[in-house]
Amino acid sequence: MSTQRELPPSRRIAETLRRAIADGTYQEGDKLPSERVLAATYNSARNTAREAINILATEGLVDVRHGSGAYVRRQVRMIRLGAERYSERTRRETGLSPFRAEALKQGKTVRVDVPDISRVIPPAIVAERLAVDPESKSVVQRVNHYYADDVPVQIGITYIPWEIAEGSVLASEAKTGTGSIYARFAELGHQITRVREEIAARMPRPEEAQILRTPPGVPVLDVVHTGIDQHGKPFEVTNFIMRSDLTGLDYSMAVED
Amino acid sequence: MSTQRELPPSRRIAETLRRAIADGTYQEGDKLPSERVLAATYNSARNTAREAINILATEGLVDVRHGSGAYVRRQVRMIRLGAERYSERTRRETGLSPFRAEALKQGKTVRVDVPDISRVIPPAIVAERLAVDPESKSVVQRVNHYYADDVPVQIGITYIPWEIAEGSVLASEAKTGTGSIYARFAELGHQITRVREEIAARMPRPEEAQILRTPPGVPVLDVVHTGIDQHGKPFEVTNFIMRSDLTGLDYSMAVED
DNA sequence: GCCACTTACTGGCTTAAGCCAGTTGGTTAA
DNA sequence: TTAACCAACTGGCTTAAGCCAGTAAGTGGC
Repeated sequence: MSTQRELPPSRRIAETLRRAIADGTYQEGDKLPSERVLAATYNSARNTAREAINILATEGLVDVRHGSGAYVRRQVRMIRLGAERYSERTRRETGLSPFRAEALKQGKTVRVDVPDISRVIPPAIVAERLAVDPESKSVVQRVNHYYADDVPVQIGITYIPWEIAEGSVLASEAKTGTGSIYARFAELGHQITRVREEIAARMPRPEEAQILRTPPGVPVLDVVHTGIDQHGKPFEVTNFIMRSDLTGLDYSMAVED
Repeated sequence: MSTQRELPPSRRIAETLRRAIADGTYQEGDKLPSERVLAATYNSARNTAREAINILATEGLVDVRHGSGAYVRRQVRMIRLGAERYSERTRRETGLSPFRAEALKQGKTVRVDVPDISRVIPPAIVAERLAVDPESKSVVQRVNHYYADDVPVQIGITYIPWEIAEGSVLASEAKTGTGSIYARFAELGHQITRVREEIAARMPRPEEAQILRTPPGVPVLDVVHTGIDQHGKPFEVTNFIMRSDLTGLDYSMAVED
């Protein structure tokens, strides 16, 4: 079936190392031979060995640490997201976000940092969806960082029109750090339903990769929600950037062999 | 704020080219200077210029064609997926899948190939969810390739227990190529509701990249649905692998500057 | 016992040169 | 006119050598 054409040296070394990792020759956390040693072993230039390791790093199989070595990455699959459809109902019944509900179900501790709450000029989509002025500082932005068992898993940015926020809706929750912003909305008489949801896969921006500690080559999920209140008026837009290697989806799913 | 440390040459060249693309010096479809020319222009080795182009290719900004050159990639944003929540209701009302509904709304033509229908050993998750034997060929697999205006956008794999399929449910639709498999289920008296949904972002496998024509560095969305019938019994598992650059999500969303 | 320093490793990135392979367009022979 | 060919490009990938920067462990002085 497959033509099995001769692999170029860098790919061949990468393939060999991949197998060695798969069959347990190198376990999670183990250090791979150094570039110079690999080059000598496979009778090739250091560049070539380096390229091989680069391929594995891009696949997220190994972590490369400058000055130290390349280590087999731990395959963390902690949070299983999106396990239930109709999460609006779930949210209303439990008062928990899908993330929080799932994390708690799995016995993970949850922590939410709120590194920034500020009045900003809205990104184009946000302005459009909330029907606010795209030129002035017409929205309040609240940034959340979510951790499960102290592992960063998700960044959330919630945008609310300034008139609605009145400087308090988002800020009032800041100190508690519970991040249960929907509960706060309810207290203030806003019953929010998420009516629109878009999702994409993309590579993280450098800042995001730093916060989420994603290895090179590992993409993130980028989800945008729009929430309307009980009068059908757009109330908030939330953008989540999630680590994709923590969602628990079994990648072998689509493998046919 | 940003330290702005001196960029190494390869990054510097990449950055320069990135800007040139952003400001329209190089338009969509334009050919970038060859590696050798770039190297001469920036007084560096060909390897360095090559690395710069590689960076842009990994970011999906350019397509590199062996023997021809590097071309500025067309930024296609055709299908906006997941525009509506509660797609179960939409499905029941319109009889269309979200993909099909959205594509039609945007005036795109839709084509579905069915390259494979076969009886297979189920992947682990499928066996678990459908409660079938994970060791024998207990499921029928139907592979769909979806095209919008002849651009490949999605791969779908539907799994149904062999006893239910009886060799006919999936096969009967094969020739028509409409891919409206839910309609066929309904005809046969199975009213299916999707109760579970998991999603991940990941890099495509080589075969997938080939089918979907994704450039290097562009991830795919990997979605798994489980459908139950009117008696609450798991009936089918569907796995979609989708191009993420066609979902229409504006990446500028989370950019703060 | 502790801390600072040294040293021998590690990866990061570059230059320079070369051969191979795919593409393209012009030229030549039928 | 057409088809085959060929030469001059293009990128793909490698070797070899070198310098820089980060890491970690050992060694010394205190």
